[in-house]
Amino acid sequence: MKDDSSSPGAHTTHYTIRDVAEKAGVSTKTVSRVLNGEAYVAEATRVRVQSVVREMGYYPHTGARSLRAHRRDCIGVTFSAPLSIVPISEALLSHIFSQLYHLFGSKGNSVSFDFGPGAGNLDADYARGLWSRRYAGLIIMGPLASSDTTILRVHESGYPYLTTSRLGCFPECSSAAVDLEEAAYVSTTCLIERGHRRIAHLTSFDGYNAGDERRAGYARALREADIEFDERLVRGATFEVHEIEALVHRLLMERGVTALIDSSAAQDAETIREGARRAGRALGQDTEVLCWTYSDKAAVMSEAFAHVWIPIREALFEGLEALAQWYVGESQGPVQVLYRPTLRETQGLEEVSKPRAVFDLRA
Amino acid sequence: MKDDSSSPGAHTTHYTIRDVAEKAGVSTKTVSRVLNGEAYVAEATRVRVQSVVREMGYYPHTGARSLRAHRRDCIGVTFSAPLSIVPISEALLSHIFSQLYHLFGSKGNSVSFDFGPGAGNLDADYARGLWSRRYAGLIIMGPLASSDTTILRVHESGYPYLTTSRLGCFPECSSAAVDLEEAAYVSTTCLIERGHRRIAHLTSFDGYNAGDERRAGYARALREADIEFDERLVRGATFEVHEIEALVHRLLMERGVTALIDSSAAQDAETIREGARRAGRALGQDTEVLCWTYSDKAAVMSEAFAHVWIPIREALFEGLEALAQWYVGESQGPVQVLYRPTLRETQGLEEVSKPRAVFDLRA
DNA sequence: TTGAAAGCGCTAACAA
DNA sequence: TTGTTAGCGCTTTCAA
Repeated sequence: MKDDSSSPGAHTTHYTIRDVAEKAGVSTKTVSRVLNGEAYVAEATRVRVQSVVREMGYYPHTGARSLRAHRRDCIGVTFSAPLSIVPISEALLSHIFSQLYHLFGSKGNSVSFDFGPGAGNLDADYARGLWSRRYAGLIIMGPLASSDTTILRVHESGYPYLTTSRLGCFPECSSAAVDLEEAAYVSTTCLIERGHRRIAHLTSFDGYNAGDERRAGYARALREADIEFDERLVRGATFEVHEIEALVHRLLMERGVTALIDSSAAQDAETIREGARRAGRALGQDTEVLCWTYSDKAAVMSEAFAHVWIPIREALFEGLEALAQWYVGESQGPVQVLYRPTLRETQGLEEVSKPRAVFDLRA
Repeated sequence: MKDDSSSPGAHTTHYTIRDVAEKAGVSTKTVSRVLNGEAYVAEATRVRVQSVVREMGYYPHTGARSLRAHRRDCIGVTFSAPLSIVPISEALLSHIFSQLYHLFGSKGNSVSFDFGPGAGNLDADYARGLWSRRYAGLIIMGPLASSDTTILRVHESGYPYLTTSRLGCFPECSSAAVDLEEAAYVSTTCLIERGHRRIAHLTSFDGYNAGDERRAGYARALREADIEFDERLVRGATFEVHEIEALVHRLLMERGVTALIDSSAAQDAETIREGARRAGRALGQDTEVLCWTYSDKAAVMSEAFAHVWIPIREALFEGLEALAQWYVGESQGPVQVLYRPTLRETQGLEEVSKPRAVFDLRA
């Protein structure tokens, strides 16, 4: 971007270790020793060098240091799926951010976001920050594609890393996740026990592990109850409002559907209501609904007789703490945090409004 | 942190440009040409090299590249004051984050946060990410200390940068800010016109330019009205709830205070109410209040007869856009965005609750 | 306790 | 159109 000699920073503001060495009357190696807090430097020398460093406002070139010494102090955050399908709410972002600050930032590490792959540049490897030796560790947000293999390379690289979902075929993966297969199983079983046989599943993350788990748990519950699996009752949605509404509408128009599981992650009561209304259904009366929620003690929709709480935030926080320990060498990876979902009656819970997704916000 | 030979990434996962060159049967320079999209590469060569690069999952070493070519693709965000006094609400963070994503992240740049200086490591230079050649541009959040000189060095370095406040003695500074001197002037004048002579000012950011401006505008309004300036009526608060309450309490106990300006940036109605209650005052009746607010059309407290809207978010967004243009070379710096405050009657405005400060959040 | 020399991975300058 | 050489700023290795 900037690469001619008149580029920013090509001026007097940039010093090298040699400038410091000359001014302090020592060799560059001695300055290096002082900067890195190594032993075998005379106290007088150390003090003199330090004062020169401070006086000049000298800071070592990160790139040169990383090149030579393999030392890095930056933790990366990337996104393993397009941001349009990574549902990060305003509240979740704040909490993650605050946590990153407390765990890494306040210890002097910088926290760097690489949106490249998630930004739609899909042939970019989400772990490229590791391969380009930018980061000393990586947090991978979002669902992993069912066919993902990059995570294996990340795992084998030895860098501390954390994903927010498991990959079915690779359980050793360092992850902080919620058991979504069980969540789907619990959801479905619960409805079966209430006598439903035709249960529609409004799901999400098709093509990703998070979607596979949803389908698998649903299918397992049906199988155990000897109910035939009907592919048409399982529909994956993106987060487009109109799409969800249309899907709900069509699902409820299918012959014989008496119950609906919403695991779409949009947490949007209005579109489901509207879809049901258009289908001539009365939610909570002729149609029972069970929604997934990401907040404890908050209902996505009051008509739902029950909710399944997916404690993804809680899992993530525990995972981040474990990652921070791994990062500083206080423990060894991989992180293995797996939370269980919780089934709750909706009764008495306050209905929350649809969370705002951060990457949809416009200035 | 990791620097021995068994460190992460010291394994088979890391390739150099020579590995690519050998595999493609060309020189490293040719690979370099392909990677950088330079001209004068035979189409066949380009295709072959690209396929080798993709196949190996090779990404160039950021540090080496930055060292040799002065090319960087990372924009830094730092904090010029301790985070405890930088009032970033959950909502503001989301918006900034989203904006950073749209302006920088989605174009392939990474966005890196350096909390070091704001994290309490106060002898660290907040612009160190520039001096250590980590960033190609810098966003400096928070108020600048009245005595700050670092900003001059940043300015002279030629890097694109943006501050969120002006420094009185350095108006050329690239900034996106709101005229707080005028805000204080307008606030005070408004109360003077309603007949008040003893106006207390609950202010903030003592020792920072944002605090200086508040005081200056207040003093100017008094001067023009020939009202004597009483130092005891101006009190700076941090964001400690109990401190604000105590300050309000003491201010109102002062002889003859009939009006209060709250420019404390905490946007906290409750503590002001409690302070007033303890002082035996009835806000809106025997004591008139004017609050600063950072949201258009939202009242900090309903007892206030008026609010002054400080459109810092709006200014910041325009500033970030201008910075992005400067960053890609579509325009030249410095950014000069200065918004004016707006006086509004509180009547009819909905009272909002105190915003949650991001860096106070705990997991 | 200090310093000299070499080289990390890449690209600018120059040569072929 | 491609390759060779040198060197960015730092730290490792080794010698003094």
